[in-house]
Amino acid sequence: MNQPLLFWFRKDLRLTDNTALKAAAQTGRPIICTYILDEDNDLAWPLGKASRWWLQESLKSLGLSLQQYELQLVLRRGDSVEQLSQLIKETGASSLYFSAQYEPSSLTLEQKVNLALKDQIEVKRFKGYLLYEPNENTTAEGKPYKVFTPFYKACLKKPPSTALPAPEQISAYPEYLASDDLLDWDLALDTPTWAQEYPPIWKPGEDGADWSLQAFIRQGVGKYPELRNRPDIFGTSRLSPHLHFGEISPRQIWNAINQLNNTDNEGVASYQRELIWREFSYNLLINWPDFPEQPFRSEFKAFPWHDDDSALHRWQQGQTGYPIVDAGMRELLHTGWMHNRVRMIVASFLIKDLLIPWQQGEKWFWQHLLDANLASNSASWQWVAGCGADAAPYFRVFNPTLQGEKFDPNGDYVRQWVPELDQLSKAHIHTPWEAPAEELKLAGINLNETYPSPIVNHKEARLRALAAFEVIKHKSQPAA
DNA sequence: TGAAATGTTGGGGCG
DNA sequence: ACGCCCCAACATTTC
Repeated sequence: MNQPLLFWFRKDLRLTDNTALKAAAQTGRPIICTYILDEDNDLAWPLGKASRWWLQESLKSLGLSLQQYELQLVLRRGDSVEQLSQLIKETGASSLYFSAQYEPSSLTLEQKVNLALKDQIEVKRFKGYLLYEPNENTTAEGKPYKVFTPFYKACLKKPPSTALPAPEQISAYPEYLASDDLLDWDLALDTPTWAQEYPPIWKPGEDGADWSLQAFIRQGVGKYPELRNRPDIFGTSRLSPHLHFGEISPRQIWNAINQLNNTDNEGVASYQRELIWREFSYNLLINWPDFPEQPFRSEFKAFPWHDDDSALHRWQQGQTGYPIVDAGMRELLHTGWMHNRVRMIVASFLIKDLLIPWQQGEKWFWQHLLDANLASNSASWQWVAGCGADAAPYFRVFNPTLQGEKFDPNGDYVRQWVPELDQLSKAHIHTPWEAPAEELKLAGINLNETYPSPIVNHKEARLRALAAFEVIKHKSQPAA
């Protein structure tokens, strides 16, 4: 029983705490590592442009890490079942090991793979992408949770187990196998302006993930509850893209911060709560597979949206005339990331001030976020829109001026991303349209020329949003 | 993990 | 000394 074992990398692009890989290594059998680019598997949500760049870099990094074990990362492209079958044929592998994924299309694919191969070889699926398996936490009636807090409490009763070290050794399959050239996949082709700006900011791969985690810990997790709302300060972990691609596991993060000093306790609990939000989002996606497309609260299907391509375009490009909104949208364009507080502000603006369907924002984020994740992205957009599970009430309308003054008090974040406002004083950095003509002149700002005046009047827009909500308010109850 | 409208309280100016 | 008004400052409610 020393037949080769095929290891199928997916969103588990790491060696440490990779349960599936550890199990594969422990068999002592020769391992073939593969990654398959299967672009037709999810036609509804193909990899976004930013994600494609990250994937390319992460695969580069993984390939290098595997070289330490003298393992080849075999890159293949096409239908997953076909490519796996082909590799089995080429190598005589008698087992297939992989980490489970939880997007609806991934679950379907796993079933297809299992069905196609299980009579021929051993097919083993391992946990690791989530802290808890779907449906591991249910209400007393055995139904999926629709409210975060009880879900969170149920999770806390079962703390995650400790993380696994990377395998000490892995036996490599001795022969060189045909492999695509990573650059031929053209994963970074659609990233004209962005890709050049990413590298100094981001380091995709397992080492980069660990570096981000250590930086977050060094900076003091105790400060997280306060600083996480400040886009002008480096106060969040920036682990999201790493976590999305499985360069680090949620269990590694959970345990690494769990061992910190008492002074960090509050921050640790606060960050772990965010990890549980990720679990909650997957809980929603798995149990309601149309969550990315359809409002969870069905009465929102009748919401009187205003489709407005011109306004959508101005929002996308960061030209709304509200500095905090524009700063966020431009940070996204330049870095593939946006601070979470600002994500809420720009989302509220699109949905409530412009009355544009949340799905439009969701799609833009999907293309431009390096951490684009189907579960988190859709759950977050529905949360802001007020149509999700346990969502913010619709009438919670963010005032972009007040949010800016509260969370970017000196305007540093705005100045970084909206440089044309750089010379404006702290008093008017979030309200350029109210600045005295003299100050605007000195700052070199010509409203509507160098920077737009507000696309809507927030006060009026807020009332319009509340009126629109009245239309559906009494329609029906949340989805079953 | 809101904001605005509305309500209440209490200090100070002033007749 | 007292009542009255004004209006911050804070609290509650409403959307």
